[in-house]
Amino acid sequence: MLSIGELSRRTGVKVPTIRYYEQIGLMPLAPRTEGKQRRYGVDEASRLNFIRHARELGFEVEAIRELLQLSEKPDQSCAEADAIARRHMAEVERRIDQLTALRAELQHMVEECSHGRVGECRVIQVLADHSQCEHERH
Amino acid sequence: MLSIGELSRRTGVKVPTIRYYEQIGLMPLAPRTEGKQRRYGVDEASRLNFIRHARELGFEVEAIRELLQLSEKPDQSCAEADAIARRHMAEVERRIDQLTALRAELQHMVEECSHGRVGECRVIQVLADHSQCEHERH
DNA sequence: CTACAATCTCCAGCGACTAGAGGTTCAAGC
DNA sequence: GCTTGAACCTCTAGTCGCTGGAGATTGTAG
Repeated sequence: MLSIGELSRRTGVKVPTIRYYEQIGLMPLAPRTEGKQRRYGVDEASRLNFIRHARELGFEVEAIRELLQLSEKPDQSCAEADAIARRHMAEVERRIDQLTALRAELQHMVEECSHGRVGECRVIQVLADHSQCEHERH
Repeated sequence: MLSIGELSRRTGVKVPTIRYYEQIGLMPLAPRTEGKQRRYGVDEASRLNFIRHARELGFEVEAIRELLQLSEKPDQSCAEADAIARRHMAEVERRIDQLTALRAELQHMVEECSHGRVGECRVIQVLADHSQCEHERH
């Protein structure tokens, strides 16, 4: 049986985060010692690894909740898991596109700055006036 | 003089957000009518446009606070404004790189899914075991 | 048996808003 | 002048996914 600290070390998830996951029901209520300290088994370590990995991949907690539920029903069709992953991927792509447009705008702004005084600074000017931007959308 | 609603329409910033900006000191405390309603002039509209545009470009409120202060001292060197913009751009690039790695991993995951049952689903399997990922870092 | 690291619970805070409750004011139409 | 109702006011709480602190208790090594 693992203490919360050991579980934390094994999974790379911080102790308060593990407690938080228990609180929001992402991790099951761990059994306690007589002194009310949490103890964990191997299944909990796996589950926490799953959660951590999904979080690293940017899945939201609600999506992870669904994915965990699905993973407990191995006989069901995996269409839903697939849909969740694809939906998330679309969102990631959307964010990449937005950030890329944004980067272009920032680059443009910074390159035009002649390193003089604030009064002529393109950075400040462009911020003050959107119409000086390359692209309408960002 | 503009009411908060008119200012909102002109700048595209929502009414509660304008009040929030006043609260955190990003917008000055607007003068009030006898009935305690806010009234704004042209300068405030410009300032709010500046803020909105900077937010659209992803600058944090603290950075915007600094940029606004700088924009009020037109004789000063714009090195600091430049530095803020470059710092932000570096951060945006970092996020793009991270999301791109993430997308690759998701793509890999989703493409390998054979649309069968959850038990053999690659999406679930990969989430459960990080070592099945293409790249160590994401 | 003592020391002290680790754990416990509970609460507050982050960033940047957003939403709602419950009350007041402004402006237009009659 | 009066009524209506949209717009405004303040205040509080909620969002997401944690993170940190206070103050008390427990587990374990020497």
